[in-house]
Amino acid sequence: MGADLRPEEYRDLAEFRRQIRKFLHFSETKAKEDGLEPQQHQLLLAIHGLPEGVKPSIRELASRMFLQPHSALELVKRLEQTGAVSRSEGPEDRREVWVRLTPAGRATLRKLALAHRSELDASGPELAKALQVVLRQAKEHKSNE
Amino acid sequence: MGADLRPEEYRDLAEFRRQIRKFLHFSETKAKEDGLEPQQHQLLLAIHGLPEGVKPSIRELASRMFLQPHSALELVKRLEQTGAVSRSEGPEDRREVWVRLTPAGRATLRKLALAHRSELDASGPELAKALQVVLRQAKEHKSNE
DNA sequence: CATAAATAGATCGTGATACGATGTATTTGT
DNA sequence: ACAAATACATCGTATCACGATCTATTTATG
Repeated sequence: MGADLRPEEYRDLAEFRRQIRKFLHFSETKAKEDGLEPQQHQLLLAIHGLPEGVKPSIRELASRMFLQPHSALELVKRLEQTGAVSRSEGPEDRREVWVRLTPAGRATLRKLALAHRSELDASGPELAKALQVVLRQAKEHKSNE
Repeated sequence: MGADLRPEEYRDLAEFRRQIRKFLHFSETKAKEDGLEPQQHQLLLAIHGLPEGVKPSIRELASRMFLQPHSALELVKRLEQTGAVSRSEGPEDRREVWVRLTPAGRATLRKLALAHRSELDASGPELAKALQVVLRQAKEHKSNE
């Protein structure tokens, strides 16, 4: 089974999750201020930040966001309704749908990306620190097995 | 306004978010395997990982999870129904409700904490790397302002 | 010390999200 | 040709988070 964790380890894990939540809370708030739901913002970033040569199909996007395809599809549907993305038939496989950002979608994403970059400059080190602490523990524990 | 980000910067931001999502996806899956909804797991960790001397009231927990009090309340209600936490009157202020883990709640949290520690040992470095990359960018950009 | 204001929690209704189950169109394999 | 696989779409359901509003308790003030 493995021994219980020390109280300090629970506190460090909690602090790590708190730092993640803090960052996500910032991100969600900013997205909503710009008329995007949090996951819709994530999908825009996933599309625009796709590695070269990866096709922007629903399935590919779903996989990169760790979602089921129909969940990604619903996000795309809402983003299309608000004009942030457009859909087009896959150029080689007509079953596929490729999703692209509209100029409006790019403008919103750019604004959010700038805000996130400056938030990361301000609060990222704290998150990195919390991660280092739990990583050190995880490693120590592993070597004691 | 600020200049647009380079394509590479969008890719690095996307990769960072992808690493976070990957970790959260692991966490959510594990929690559900043990009969907990993801946020219910987070609340258990927030309670058990509270710094010394901080009281486990609904408001305090909500604040630490960046939630409105009534959102935290609903999580507590569901956790109480499944027997993972218990509520008691605040010992000094009877308006308060203090939330504690039951032995069953502690057992589940412990199991999850162990799983998370080993996941962090395996995948944490990748997350840390992605964070380092965006932090470097954020810093560079700041110095160019 | 009576009572208004502030505080802590509880309740109700709503919208976004994510899923499983299932259906339709297109492509692939034999 | 046509069965199987693949990609997207639709439908119903549960969690989660919120705003608005209510009750109980504590605190501050005249």
